[in-house]
Amino acid sequence: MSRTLRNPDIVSPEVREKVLKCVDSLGYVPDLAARSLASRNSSLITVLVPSMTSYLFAEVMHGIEARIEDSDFSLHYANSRMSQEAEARHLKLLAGQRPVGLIIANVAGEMDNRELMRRLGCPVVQVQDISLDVFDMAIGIDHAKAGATATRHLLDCGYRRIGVLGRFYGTRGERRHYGYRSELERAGCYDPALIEDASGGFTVQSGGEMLASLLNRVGPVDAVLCQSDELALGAVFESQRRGLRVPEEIGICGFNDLEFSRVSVPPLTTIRLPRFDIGYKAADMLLRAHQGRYDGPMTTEMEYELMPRGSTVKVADR
Amino acid sequence: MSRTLRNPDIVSPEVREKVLKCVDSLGYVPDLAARSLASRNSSLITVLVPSMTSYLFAEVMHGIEARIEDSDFSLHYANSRMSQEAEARHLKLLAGQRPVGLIIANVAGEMDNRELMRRLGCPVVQVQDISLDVFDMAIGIDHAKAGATATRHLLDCGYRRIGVLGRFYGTRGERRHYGYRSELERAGCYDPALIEDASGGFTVQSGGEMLASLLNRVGPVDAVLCQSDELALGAVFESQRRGLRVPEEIGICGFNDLEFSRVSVPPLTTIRLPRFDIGYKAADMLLRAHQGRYDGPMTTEMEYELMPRGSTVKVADR
DNA sequence: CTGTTAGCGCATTCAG
DNA sequence: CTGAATGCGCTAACAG
Repeated sequence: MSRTLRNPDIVSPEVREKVLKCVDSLGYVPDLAARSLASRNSSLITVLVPSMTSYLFAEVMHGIEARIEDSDFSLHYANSRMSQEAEARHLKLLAGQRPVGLIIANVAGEMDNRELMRRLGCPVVQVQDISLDVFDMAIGIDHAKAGATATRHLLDCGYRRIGVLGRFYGTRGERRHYGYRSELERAGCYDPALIEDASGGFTVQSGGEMLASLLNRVGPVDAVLCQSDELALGAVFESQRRGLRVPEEIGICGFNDLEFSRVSVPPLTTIRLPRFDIGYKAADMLLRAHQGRYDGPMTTEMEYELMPRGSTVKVADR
Repeated sequence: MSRTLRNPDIVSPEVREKVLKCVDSLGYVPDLAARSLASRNSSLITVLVPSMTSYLFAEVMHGIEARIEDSDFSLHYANSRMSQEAEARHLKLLAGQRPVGLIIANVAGEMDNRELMRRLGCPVVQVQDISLDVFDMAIGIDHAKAGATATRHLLDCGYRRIGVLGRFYGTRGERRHYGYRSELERAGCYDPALIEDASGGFTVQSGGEMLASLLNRVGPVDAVLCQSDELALGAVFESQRRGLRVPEEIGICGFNDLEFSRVSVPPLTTIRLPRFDIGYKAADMLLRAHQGRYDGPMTTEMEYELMPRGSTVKVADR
């Protein structure tokens, strides 16, 4: 009887032993489809992210796993590959699986996949984008504020002619850019010509190419704000190639505080996000909601932290 | 009737239209559990990897996705987190899901999870480790040969006192190290003191720390072989901190040819693996096997490529 | 505590 | 081509 397997304590020891022996010798494996059909629930928690390559999400995933691992839900990842269509496809597929919950880093764009998420009939936690129209639960940082903080740091250092490397559609980049822009305008330093839009993804290589393109286009700049640490590292390499001293001749500020940023030469000034915590808390919110302790739609804003390091320096020390 | 959904062509247009309209207005979603139970199959392909953080697997995943995406299987990832126990847990869970197939980058160690893989009753492709005891299908490179190639390159450059940074248990590292060692012994340069075992994972940071520890322990070396490009980049940074010129005073060779390796300063000499192709072909083998074109256990050896770049140089040019 | 039973929502039959 | 019946393997609810 299946009671033995699901709740071994409520059957007599003899029966339990006998059943377990049979199970073992016959190599029985419970059919999850049947179980899920009969019990009208699954143990599936899905995490849908736009990229598996990103160190960024990787740490969020670690956080999620840390929270989930001793519950007996099973965690599955799916990749929306930066495409809202793929995201929608996955959401539709998910709908048929009676998931326990969904943690999603939405792809930004024209489509509105909220209806699809709603139809899942399970708690949904959106991570990273607290500024998005949240329809259930969300957790992340305020990217506009973070962008402003990074910008103010460069201004405080005395850099004035400040370039920007990144991508500006899509919510996170957009919001961050909003922060950059308002801060630069306040200081009277905003110049749209100094914006270099990413063509090749947020890679080290494209960081170098973008800085090269910017400098070739507008001449020297005091500093560059980069939308990711990969871009910033690429900018450092490009500066080295051009014989520009970082941070004296060009200040470089990244975003995310990736693993290498602390130990590069020079180490990168950047904004640290509590990525692990975001994942952990997202999973926690999900589990709580699943246990019925759901308090309705809510947004949790996490703190970020400016990490001033060797790739920027105050003008007094230059 | 469900015929309409699964095989729209064999029903009359009128019925089809009516059903589709209802489906749309009621927001009907087929129950995958019931479908899978009734039809005794699923559309699930699982990819089980030891790490989601790694750029290495990320590109393998891209290859897999490229092959799978226009079939209508659904792709799920699971993370064994470098743990054979977690791997076993996932395999057990999988067994109950009637998967179409499994692509797995095994965790090396004491346990033997082959029996669990066999019980899945679906084709299994092991990636990366062709030297493992393969029980079904496998695809990857010969890591021992690749390790030997990297070593020979350093010897050809004229480096003699060659350190090694990496981790040496676990199949890939072990096999690679076998290659290093045999090649160094052949040249009469093998010295176990020059081996620095990774404590902190294959990160940029630990690469720097390991080189520092090695140099502090044994004094100057001519070159270091690194088990990954992250370690190699860390070694480059550490060399810069110590004022050691790369490649003149110390040669550095990585492994994997990650994105940044081409554009770092100096660019990294490394071994390129056909990661995308490995993923693509693995998925292809799986689909073929699933379609019945299964030719029994087989191992596919892929080619790797030495990428000589700025972090190593021939002695004549030094 | 234990044996038995009735569906879960579909695909797959079999008649019509 | 279409409607109706059967059962996939399990859980939940029910009696014993």
